[in-house]
Amino acid sequence: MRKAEKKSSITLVDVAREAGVSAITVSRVIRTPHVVSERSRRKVEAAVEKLGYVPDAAASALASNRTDVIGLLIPSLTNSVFSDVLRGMYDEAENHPFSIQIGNFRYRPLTEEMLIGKFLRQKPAGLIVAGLDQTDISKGMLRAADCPVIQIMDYDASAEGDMIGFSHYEAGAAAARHLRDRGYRRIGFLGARMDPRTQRRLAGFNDALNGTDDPQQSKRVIVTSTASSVSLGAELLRELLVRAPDSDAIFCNNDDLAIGALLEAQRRGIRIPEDFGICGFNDLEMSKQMNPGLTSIATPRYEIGRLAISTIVDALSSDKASDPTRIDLGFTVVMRGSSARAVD
Amino acid sequence: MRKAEKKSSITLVDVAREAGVSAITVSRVIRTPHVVSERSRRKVEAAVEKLGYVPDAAASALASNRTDVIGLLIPSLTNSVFSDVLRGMYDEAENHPFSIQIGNFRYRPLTEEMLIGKFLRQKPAGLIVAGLDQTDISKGMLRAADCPVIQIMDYDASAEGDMIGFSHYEAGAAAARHLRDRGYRRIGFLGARMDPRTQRRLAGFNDALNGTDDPQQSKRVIVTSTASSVSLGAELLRELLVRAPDSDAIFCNNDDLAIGALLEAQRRGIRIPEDFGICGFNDLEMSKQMNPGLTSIATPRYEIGRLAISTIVDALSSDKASDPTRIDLGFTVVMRGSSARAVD
DNA sequence: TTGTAGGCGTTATCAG
DNA sequence: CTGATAACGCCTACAA
Repeated sequence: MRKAEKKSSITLVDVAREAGVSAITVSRVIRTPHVVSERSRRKVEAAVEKLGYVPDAAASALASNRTDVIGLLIPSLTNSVFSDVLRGMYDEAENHPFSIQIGNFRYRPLTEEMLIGKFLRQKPAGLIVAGLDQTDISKGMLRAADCPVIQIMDYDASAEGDMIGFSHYEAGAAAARHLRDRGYRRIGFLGARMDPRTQRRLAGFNDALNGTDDPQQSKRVIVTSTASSVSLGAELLRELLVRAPDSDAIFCNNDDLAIGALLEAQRRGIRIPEDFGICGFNDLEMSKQMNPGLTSIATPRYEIGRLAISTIVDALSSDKASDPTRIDLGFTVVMRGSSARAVD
Repeated sequence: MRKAEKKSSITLVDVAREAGVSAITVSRVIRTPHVVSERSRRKVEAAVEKLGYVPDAAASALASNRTDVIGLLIPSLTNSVFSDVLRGMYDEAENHPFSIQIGNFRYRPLTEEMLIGKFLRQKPAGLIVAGLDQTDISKGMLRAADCPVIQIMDYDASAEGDMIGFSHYEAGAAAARHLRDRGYRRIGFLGARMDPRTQRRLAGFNDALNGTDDPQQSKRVIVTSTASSVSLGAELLRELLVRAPDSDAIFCNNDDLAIGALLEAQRRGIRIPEDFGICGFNDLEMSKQMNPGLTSIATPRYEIGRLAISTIVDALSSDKASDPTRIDLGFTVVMRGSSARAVD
């Protein structure tokens, strides 16, 4: 017989009666206290306290056509990158009355499209999407959405909409230049997953090396669509050393691959950085502990998450259409032992 | 003038009119198709299709006092452990019409208490909480909740409620026995965070070593309340070697610490496994790639996540109170090079 | 600054 | 198996 209890819950009307005002006044005290007189506000607050009133989110959503859910669309939960982004978001969201709901589209544009539709139908307070590479249908939905929409993790001045991220193309180019600056001349690329951001890093990498004196350059690019992992880094290094044995350095898609490659190089007795240089991407916490420390490109993942939430909160609280948010947070090349070869 | 458009959305009533039935019949076709006649169902389905009807979640929640949100309470987003759990949950949830909403209580019991209250007020479809160690108030709320509640990540036959996990006490004991079996006799423990599950692993570890011939045992337990990281593993190993320099093995709280300790041992020229054995916990993907491979205790994280969702789904679909769900998924000691010392 | 009236889209209830 | 009638608790609009 454990059916739902007779709902004896306290409603706005109960509070209003207790406070001697109307229901709408109670509602206003809760949502927009500044438009209510000091006196009413006090009475209402006392009544809320006394009765233990708790607003009903569903009723509010139905009446206002708006929820307090911020939707987040990410391509992967495996990727350690997104755990930092999430951390930033949750840290920031803690100060605000919003809930975060995650949709995982598994690097599949059509799944993303479906999830955008699903989220939008729930009248979210805001939407955060990873990347700038949605399908045209997705882009149309995002453009038409009547809530703030922020794209994160990437930055491209020529793309439309609000965005917080950094340029993956420039990051790839910076990695290539760093390795060249350290004297490496036959530089490879190890890449997994090959999502659009990875591809832009590769493009930047290629362009930066273009016109240098390495005729074998294109043979040194080893990529796969498989998901990234430490083991895969070891595997891709082995493949590189078969296809282009004279390679003297690599830029890896991310630190997982780079760590795998570094450990594999050690097993093969390859001296790092003397004989072979390695640069990773993302700068995970563990990278600096490797022997030698892994050179990597530090990306502002936590900050992106934090800013994404605060931007949405700001957009929601200011009535006027706020300025577009287009923030390039940049990245940093962090040199450590794995590329610290002596240069004359 | 970008106010909300005149809401021209299609409602149940529109569909009902189109199909020539009543609104409630449409509602039933959507929620409980089997109680509607074949004929009505067809007509309704056609109308839904034609009009592009999409149910309104808020209205449904208000009327039924129930949402499709499964709440998840975890102590950390940093911890790589939970990303596997999440992956299992999202993979399983993909087959069902539920959304997952994550609350991060940051290892703070009072934050957890607050979040449980917040979630419960939203009338969730179900609730998943990590661990068995809630405050009394939290436990009371969970007991009184009128939705399925599952505790995950831990298993204790003497605790109440539904749970899916494994015994951390046994895992700690198994690690200690493994190291002794490999001939190590002065075995330390490195621990961070020291949440309740970690403490139970330590208890199991201590009990398993109790009565052995090591008088210094207690000096070899190095713990801190700091969050776990690879760097911290290195640091704790240094501390152990100061406080008990004759130690010949360690069991680490988790693989992050173990990897940090292994890398630090390498820097110090300590031979592993000959002079020093290491056993981690969780068996991360990277652990098998270390040089030497890291012995670890594999835990069924993905499976726990998957089962947690499917258990809730099952409980929701069967009307009758289903049997209690109390599943001990166990763990596995995976021996690799870091403890593979020759034993006579 | 406050209140009145009405409706948001769905589901529970109970009768047919 | 189907339907009429009432909520569900709050918010928008407008008026005072």
